[in-house]
Amino acid sequence: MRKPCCDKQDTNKGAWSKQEDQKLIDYIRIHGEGCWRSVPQAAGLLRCGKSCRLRWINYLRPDLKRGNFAEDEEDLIIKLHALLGNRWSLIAGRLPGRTDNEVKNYWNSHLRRKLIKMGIDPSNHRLNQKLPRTLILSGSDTSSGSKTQVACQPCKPKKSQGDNDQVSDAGSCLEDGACTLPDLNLDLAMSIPPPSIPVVEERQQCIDSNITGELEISTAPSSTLLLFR
DNA sequence: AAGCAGACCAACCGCAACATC
DNA sequence: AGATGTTGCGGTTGGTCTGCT
Repeated sequence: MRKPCCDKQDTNKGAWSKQEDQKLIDYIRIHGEGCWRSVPQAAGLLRCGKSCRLRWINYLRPDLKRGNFAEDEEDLIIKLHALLGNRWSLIAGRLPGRTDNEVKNYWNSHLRRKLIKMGIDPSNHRLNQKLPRTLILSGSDTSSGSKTQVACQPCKPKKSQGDNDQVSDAGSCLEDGACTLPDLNLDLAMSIPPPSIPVVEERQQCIDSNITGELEISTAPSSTLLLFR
């Protein structure tokens, strides 16, 4: 029987105090990320490694953007969700400074409702009946630049992170007879990742590269475009 | 001002993938 | 090859905030 990730009796739970945050920040500043299991003890924290990792990734990391989502970020989330389903980490990976948790929360609290209001089923990005077949998604107003016409079955989230997942998921969208492919125009504009690509990012790119069966990732001077093939 | 409901968000939990022995 | 340990992900929960009555 596997041991639990931490001895629950000896660990704090709930909200983090400022002192705890500072300890974690100080520790990671000196030792860097990695080996989360040993972090709590080494940093003098009564937390489990998992909790430390989450706190760092979702809240303490210096490169986090925080604050409201911009309209183009909203657009991007909607587009990526239509494409990838609830793969929050993948989606967040395309939004610099945003975390999967943040994206997930934002989706659940804002975007889902927004889509519903627009007559779109957020679970599959299909238009509900009685509405025009092609609807332009462009944030809260129709004047914003990017446009998406999504009428495709979303990719059902899968637990497995297997290399073929993304391909099969995206592919399932494409292969779904109900999809109206001609309507697809996913011009997903992204910002280029920072010059020094962290390990996680690097791994993400490996994953992304597996999608290229269906998607082409091209880089323009100021943006990266994901295009359906 | 008090009570309530809904929205928001940080954090936890369980599971699966991956790594190591 | 199988068991065990670690990490990462997505779903969910629960506390806090905010607006309304």
